[in-house]
Amino acid sequence: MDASLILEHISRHVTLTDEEREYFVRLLQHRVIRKKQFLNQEGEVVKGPAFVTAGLLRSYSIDSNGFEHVIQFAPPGWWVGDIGSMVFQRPSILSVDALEDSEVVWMREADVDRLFVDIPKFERFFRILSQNALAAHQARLVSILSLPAKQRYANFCQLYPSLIGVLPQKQVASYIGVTPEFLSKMLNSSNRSSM
Amino acid sequence: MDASLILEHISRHVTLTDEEREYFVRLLQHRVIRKKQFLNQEGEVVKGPAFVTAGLLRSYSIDSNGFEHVIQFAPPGWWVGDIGSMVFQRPSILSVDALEDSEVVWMREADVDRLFVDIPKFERFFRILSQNALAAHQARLVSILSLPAKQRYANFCQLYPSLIGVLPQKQVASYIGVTPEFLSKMLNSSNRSSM
DNA sequence: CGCGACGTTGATTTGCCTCAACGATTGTGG
DNA sequence: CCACAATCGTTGAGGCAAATCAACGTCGCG
Repeated sequence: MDASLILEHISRHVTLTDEEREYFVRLLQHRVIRKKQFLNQEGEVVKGPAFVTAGLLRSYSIDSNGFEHVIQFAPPGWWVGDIGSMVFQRPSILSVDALEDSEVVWMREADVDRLFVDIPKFERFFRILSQNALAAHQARLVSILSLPAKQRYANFCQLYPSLIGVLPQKQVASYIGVTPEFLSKMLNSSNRSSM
Repeated sequence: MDASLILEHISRHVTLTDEEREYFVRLLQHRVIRKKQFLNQEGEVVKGPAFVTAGLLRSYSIDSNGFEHVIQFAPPGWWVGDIGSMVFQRPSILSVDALEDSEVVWMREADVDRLFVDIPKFERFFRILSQNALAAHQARLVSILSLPAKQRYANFCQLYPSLIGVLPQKQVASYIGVTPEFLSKMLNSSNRSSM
């Protein structure tokens, strides 16, 4: 298991000693998730925070008509999962699965609780992490409520520049909240200039 | 200034000593905001976290056509403001104003930073607060992406039961993401049963 | 009283969806 | 290595949910 990515991630916000690093790394669980397999399914209770180290995951909800709505894409370096389920230990309203063969590291909730007490720096780290995520979710809300599909697509391109060629258009459409057919038409009608 | 509401709010998650309480209360700023006046305007940098002690506020964005989109209502006991602006000290994308004569308590960012160092319990409190808010925002995202207007209205009623008679329908419409006209029609057409 | 904000209702328009068909690509098993 | 199914992107015809525009009655308030 390779913990370097998550350690680098953490060190952007707090500075750890070698012992603290060691203590922390020993708590990390590792998991491989093959394409189309689940990290978590709707209805399950999330076991703890998960951090992507390789591949590509997505979290999404399923509406009463069976349609999927992507909440978040998670390339390496991103955290992923249903926060509500994790925080309140209630059944998840989101599913998380892999769009490519992937790997995550994660921690048991009980270990996280102990970690916060033993090394308060991690409490700080997760506070900062949560605030940043909150800011991102707030911005997404504004985007969905205030902008037409075309600009939501532009926002998507800005947020996930590395995923633009990689991701099936279908997934992008689900993320910005339109049908695949509509996204296709949208992209091909604003392109009436090249040949 | 009355700090009892915010102290009660905090004590739900962490336990403070008398000295800590005192230290904390001395950092609190107080502000009265009359109806239609601003706590913050789009473009300003948020000075620090704000907690509503009386009245009713709302945060909202303004789109390119000049239309308002309500992100959150904030009755007493709620925190309010543009988190992105607060965390990153960048210009706000939201405005916050008062729907009724209101009062808030708030803290300067610099004081908050010192508070986290001096009394780590507050770092914990704000971590928990941020995680809860994150869970709420995530649920709202799911609601907007996955549900038709009717169910979004039902969700609103569940989240803000105390505001149902109080709030102008116009504001509710803006919150659930439809026009006032449409909300009016929606409510009056599902009521074809009473006389 | 008169003005402005709000809720309602109707006629019309539109952004996006639905359904259906088709070619291109991928992947999978025989 | 080829045949077949599955998945994906594209395009078109038609439909619907919600927006737009406009008019009107009500109410609270200066």
